[in-house]
Amino acid sequence: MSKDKSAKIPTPQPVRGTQDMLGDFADRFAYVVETFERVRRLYGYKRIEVPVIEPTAVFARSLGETTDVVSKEMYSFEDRGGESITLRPEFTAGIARAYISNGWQQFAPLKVATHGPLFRYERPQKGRYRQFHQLDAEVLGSDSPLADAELLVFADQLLKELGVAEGVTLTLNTLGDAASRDAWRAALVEHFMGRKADLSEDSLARLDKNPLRILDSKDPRDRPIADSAPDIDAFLTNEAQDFFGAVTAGLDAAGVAWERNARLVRGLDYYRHTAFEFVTDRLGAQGTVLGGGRYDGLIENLGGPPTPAVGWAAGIERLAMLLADDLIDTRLDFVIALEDDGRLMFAMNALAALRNKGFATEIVATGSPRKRFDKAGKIPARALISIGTRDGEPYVNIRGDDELTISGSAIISAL
RNA sequence: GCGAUCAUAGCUCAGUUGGUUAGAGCGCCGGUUUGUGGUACCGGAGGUCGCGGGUUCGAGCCCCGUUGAUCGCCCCA
Repeated sequence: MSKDKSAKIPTPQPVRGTQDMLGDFADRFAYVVETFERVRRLYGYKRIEVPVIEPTAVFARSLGETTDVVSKEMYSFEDRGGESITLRPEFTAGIARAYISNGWQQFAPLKVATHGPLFRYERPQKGRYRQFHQLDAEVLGSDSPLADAELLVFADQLLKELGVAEGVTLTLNTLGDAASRDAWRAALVEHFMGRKADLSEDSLARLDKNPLRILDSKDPRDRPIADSAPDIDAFLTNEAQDFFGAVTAGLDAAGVAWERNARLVRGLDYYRHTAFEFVTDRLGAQGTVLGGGRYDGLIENLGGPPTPAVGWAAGIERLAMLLADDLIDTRLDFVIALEDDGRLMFAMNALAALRNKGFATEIVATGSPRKRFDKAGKIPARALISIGTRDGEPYVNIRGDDELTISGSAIISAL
């Protein structure tokens, strides 16, 4: 060890937009995942694992022509063989690729769920990171509106069981089938062209690239124009109308509250019919907690057979931030304060016995013996055991939760 | 890619119109209580004030640059 400060080794900085978690937030994170794993079983969704890395084509092809996303917001690199690899920015495309690769058509309709890290090369802000984590649920190979409805009921129950449903609203829209969508899009472009002079600069650019996006613009100049734009309803084919009606009927039957948001859109062309977001105003600019929709065109885009599918994803960090403060009890059962090092072996024996009986137990046996009781008292635990010597005799004292005090005494006196 | 705000001890922050040896709380380490006791008292360690230039007799404070963070815009699969 050198004390020469000039020889100090510089500490590498974490990659921008990544995070380290310890304690409270890590516990919340795990709680979200555990709850998801429990609830997805209730709905019969199979656990699925797909790679974190995929050939870039998996995402580039699924995302189509949306240049910004592909060119600027993916983590891509060349491997040693010269192949372009991308860190997955979403689950859906990888799962769709796996569905084709493994011939999972034989299992259709296939209900799957997964969770894990995703990567997007974006500017970090509240609830938005470069490495982030999502829960994901998909139904592949079903064209039934019941699949959409079930997925939404699943999502609704998950949010309720997490205790975050308060202040979170399910907003729902339909993008219709291909024919409905094309007709609506044409009408929107015509509407916006007529008001071109009043649109914001951003929306003028959207008019070329992605006119549907003008509908959810945040710019106050765009709002009156967006609000007066035609809804898709007048352009829906009978089939599309029936489909949406069946989804909402399914939600009503299951008692799931929802709101129509005729301004909710998706940028990518493979989206059909149902589009939805669970939104909150508690997360700053990143208000979407869980979102998804039907993507009947995606698997075909990847070279697979025409396959209807629907799914959603939810940000684990965002859900973790919404959890109530006192939701998770991370207290130990016991904490032992060893106040006399002469009793160390006895204390270790007691520690092992308590742990073997299934009690979460920690020991404080370092530092000034006189301070160990105070130190132990600061560790969150339901009962405190002090072990020491009094009048030359060993003594053990347990205080705290009544039941634990009794079972703890029994275990220790049996030693 | 754009904008705003910020950067002082391990953590959370003070630091007055630029003026001697840069402070507090928490945490850490040690001591005190001859105690059945839980946030007490005393002491200690720990800081090139993000980094690099500049202005000045003198800069934590002012100016420029740079790096990073936060929040927002764009984008949002």
